[in-house]
Amino acid sequence: MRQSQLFTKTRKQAPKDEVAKNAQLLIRAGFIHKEMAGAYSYLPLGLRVLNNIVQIIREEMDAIGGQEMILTALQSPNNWKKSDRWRDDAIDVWFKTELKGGGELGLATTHEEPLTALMSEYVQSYKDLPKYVYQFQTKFRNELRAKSGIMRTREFVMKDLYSFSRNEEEFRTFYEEVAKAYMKVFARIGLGDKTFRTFASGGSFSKFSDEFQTICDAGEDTIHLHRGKGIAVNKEIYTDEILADLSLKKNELEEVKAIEVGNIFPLGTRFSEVLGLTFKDESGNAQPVVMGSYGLGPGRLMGTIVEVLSDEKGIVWPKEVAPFSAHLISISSGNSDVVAEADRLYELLREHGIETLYDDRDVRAGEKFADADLIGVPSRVVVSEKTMSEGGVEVSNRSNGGTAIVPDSEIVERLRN
RNA sequence: CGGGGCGUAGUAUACCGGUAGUACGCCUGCUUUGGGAGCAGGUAGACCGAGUCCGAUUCUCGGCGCCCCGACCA
Repeated sequence: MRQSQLFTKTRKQAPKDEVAKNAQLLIRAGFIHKEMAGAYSYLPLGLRVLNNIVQIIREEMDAIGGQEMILTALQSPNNWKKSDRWRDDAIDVWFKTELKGGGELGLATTHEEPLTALMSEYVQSYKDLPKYVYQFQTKFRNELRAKSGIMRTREFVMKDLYSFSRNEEEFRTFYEEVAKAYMKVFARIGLGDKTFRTFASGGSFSKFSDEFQTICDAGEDTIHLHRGKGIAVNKEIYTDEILADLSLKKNELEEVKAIEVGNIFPLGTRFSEVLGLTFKDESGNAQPVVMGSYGLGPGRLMGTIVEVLSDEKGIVWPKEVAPFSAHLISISSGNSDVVAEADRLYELLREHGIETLYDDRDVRAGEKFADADLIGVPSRVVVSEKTMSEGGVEVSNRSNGGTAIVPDSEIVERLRN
């Protein structure tokens, strides 16, 4: 799109009420807008990134048999009372309200209860299982303290996947598939090198759950990492007993701060039993469905990417999540030939499906460069009198700073890589 | 929820018990034009309420909002 048409603008200064790097940069660059504490709107640039992340997750969830749907954010107390989680001391982050005609209502914090109840309408036989269902849906959590920019908010989109299996073994097999799929997601969005599967508390349903933690000093969590094995243990369960269980030695572990970017956990039959999700096995006996739950927050992933990959000049988006593939910059100094050439290139790139942000604004070069650095599109393409006299354009790489003059004929090919 | 801090133009910041200055932005003009230009002119501001006071943006109290530390975080 033409940058002159973009309604957002960049800012030189970060707002005073943001300390977190992710929020400072995303607001300065015009990706998000803070509505109130713990609530951020996604502006055109931010939405493009968010949608890219969502699409990557979608592809990986579909690849392991996930079926996408969308449940309601409005929750009736009914199912939650059956699981005894309507109480404020069971889930203390409920946003609750009332219907005009009377009756309580909650805004969804998670979806085990309604989904389990829903599935009971469709699952009756062992032949109906296993099933894997997921959604991208807005969660509301009345956090006592929102913090760290978009990392911990009161309203956020979550990808939540739920598995419905016939037995523990079938559940475990899928659980491991999800773990692998998650690592693929992290690799694709540029966090693969720094993200580790981490043993965490399993709560009341299982000995362990698994978190995915991205090493980052701005993280809220502390983990003990075994780089060689590529696994970690959350500080919360870092005890001699647990280490022995996992065959890990203290002196091989490294303590680091990390951001929890995903969490998967066994639910056992905790919800299927109380909500009546059972199936008839081969012998005709009713059995409770064995469940698992798997969460990823696209917004938090976006924030983590900014925390981990940005530099002094601004954001550095990995290719697969970047709002655009190329940032075309014209430096015309009033020269209409340069403008015409930049317009021509913009059309050329569009025809070849290369998503391009075209800085056609009438501002000085320095400002365009600074904005491009801040916005963080992977490839910068500069057209000026200088590049035209050299018979091409200047293409540079946001992450490593590499620059080259590329002949007209090779531009499309170059930007596709 | 415990503790701490902060609310001044669109943004970021000063000062002050006597109605506010600077920078960026924005508007006009001229010059400039490959790393956030220069000059000139202009635009725009004290969170809300009560109290003290001749007078409150400033002091006191209350409210609302925001940030940080901790706690919490299936």
